[in-house]
Amino acid sequence: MVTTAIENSVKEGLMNIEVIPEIEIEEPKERQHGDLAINTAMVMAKQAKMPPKKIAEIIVSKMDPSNTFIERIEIAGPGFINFFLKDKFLEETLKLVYERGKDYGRVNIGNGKKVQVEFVSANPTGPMHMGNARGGALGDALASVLDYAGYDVTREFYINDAGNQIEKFGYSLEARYLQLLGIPAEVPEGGYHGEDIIDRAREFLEIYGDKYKDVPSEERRKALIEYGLKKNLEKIKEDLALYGIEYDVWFSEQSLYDSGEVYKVIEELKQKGYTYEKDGALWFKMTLFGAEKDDVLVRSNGFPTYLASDIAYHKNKFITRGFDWVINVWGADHHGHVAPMKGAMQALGIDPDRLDVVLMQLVKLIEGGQVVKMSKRTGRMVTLRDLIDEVGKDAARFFFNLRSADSPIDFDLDLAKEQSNENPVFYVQYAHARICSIIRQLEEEGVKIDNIDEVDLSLLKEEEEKELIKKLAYFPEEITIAAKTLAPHRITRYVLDVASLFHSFYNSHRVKGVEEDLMKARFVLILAVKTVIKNALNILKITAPERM
RNA sequence: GCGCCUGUAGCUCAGUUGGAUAGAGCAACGGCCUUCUAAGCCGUGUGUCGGGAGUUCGAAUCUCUCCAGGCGCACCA
Repeated sequence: MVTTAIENSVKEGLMNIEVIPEIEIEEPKERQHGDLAINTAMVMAKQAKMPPKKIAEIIVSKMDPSNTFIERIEIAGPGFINFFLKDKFLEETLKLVYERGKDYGRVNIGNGKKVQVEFVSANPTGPMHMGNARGGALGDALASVLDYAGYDVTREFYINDAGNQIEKFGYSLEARYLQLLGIPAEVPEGGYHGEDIIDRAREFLEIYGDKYKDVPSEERRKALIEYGLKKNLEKIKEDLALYGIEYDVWFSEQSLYDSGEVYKVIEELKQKGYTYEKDGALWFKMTLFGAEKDDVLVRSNGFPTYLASDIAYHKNKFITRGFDWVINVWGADHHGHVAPMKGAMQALGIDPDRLDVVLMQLVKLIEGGQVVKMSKRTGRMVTLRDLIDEVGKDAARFFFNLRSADSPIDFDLDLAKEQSNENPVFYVQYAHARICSIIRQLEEEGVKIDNIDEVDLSLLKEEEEKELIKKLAYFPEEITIAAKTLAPHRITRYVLDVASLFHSFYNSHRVKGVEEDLMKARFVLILAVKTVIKNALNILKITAPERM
């Protein structure tokens, strides 16, 4: 409508504009500034060589809001055009929420595009730590948001079951196994010193006894690795399931070696002339793609590096499996790996913009006021399982998704335990439970909504009611922004706002015990609030309890 | 040294591709339950948006610079 008004103004010679800017609609912070506002007049001021206020006046004079939800239009401040919506808009919002139910909030900016979200991908050499907990909460919520935004989402866990750290894992297990058999052995430098390694070795001993005592080290390690990986993966799957995460695909790095894809992609890069040999190793000319320096693809001992297998992995994602868009959730300590991967995609003829990496800042663990260095190698850590057991899945997921990925987190587990009932997640869940309680009582009294068109929603005139409905109307927009900016924490903030507005409403107005028509209208309102809270919590995989 | 991220109220953090008087939770104080769950609501206030400069109608947001913190810069992943 605005665009048309501008076009007409230009046609009539009232303005001189070459390019009509994109109309950005925003929600003003102050209610006196209307329900929606645009800054188009100010954006165009320079181009039109006219004061923004004048432009705004021309635009407004050319708009006809008679067949819309717009009640009136005002020009304010330096040239904002503010729109005030009719109450009819609020009624339509409630009907829409009522009709769409669990699908309310779904938008289609994704158009069914195939997107893969890879997250956590914890090393299967030990239990998952707090960083994995954060990555899990973030990645899973991001995947849900994209699903709500109309993408065809695949959740994937990449199993690093090949390479150097697996070797170290093998040596570490071997040392513990031999120790248990009374044979002197040491966990090697840079090996894994955690308790879990001893547990695995002991379990192995219980199953196989001293069968692997006198066999060659290589055979012994192979058996230990096979057992250890299998067992660790089982535990990882179990813990993630408790955390509410179900993957579509568990992808093995080793499978890329077994299928020959790693060697094929190295060969491809060689053919394209993007490699050279130096010091007995094969190097990738990353500097051609904007990197600071080149990196090694194949070590002088003949083994490919993780870079090589990762390139093969991403080629598999894009080419073999045909994902349109790939999103990796990585810890900030891997940020140096982003540019090489994008460069490699370019080298393979894949548009690097189809690869996004969400870098999340690290979780620093605090204990007794001191920073605890988390490391699988030193074995000193707090696991995801500890977090779930002591703080709870819902509180943990809400906590992590309250912050943007860019925000570093200091996590004090003792404090988290103490404060877990102050976690805002309960504030939201409480709102949901309160609504469910009212609904139960209304249903017991035989009140029900047969046909929403027979409910007079225009009776919802109180400020608290209008504010609440406007917030509900904003949900699809919130999903859109969260998807576009890859920022699922927006949903957490949003549902907190909804809960807050509901609690305000609850304390100033009653549903039960008012005149019947109004009661029914408010019944529809709280049903809508319940739907939105539930849908939002569902995105975060947080339970929406009916009683608390 | 180079690169990425961060610096916003006493504390923990939001701030939607530059927008109107910078917001919430926690903590502090005062008030609200004979009626739908007080895990709630209402009220009271504090900011050199790390410092400085620039870009423009307009900057917490963009650019430059300096300061502080985190992370990375392997033939580990």
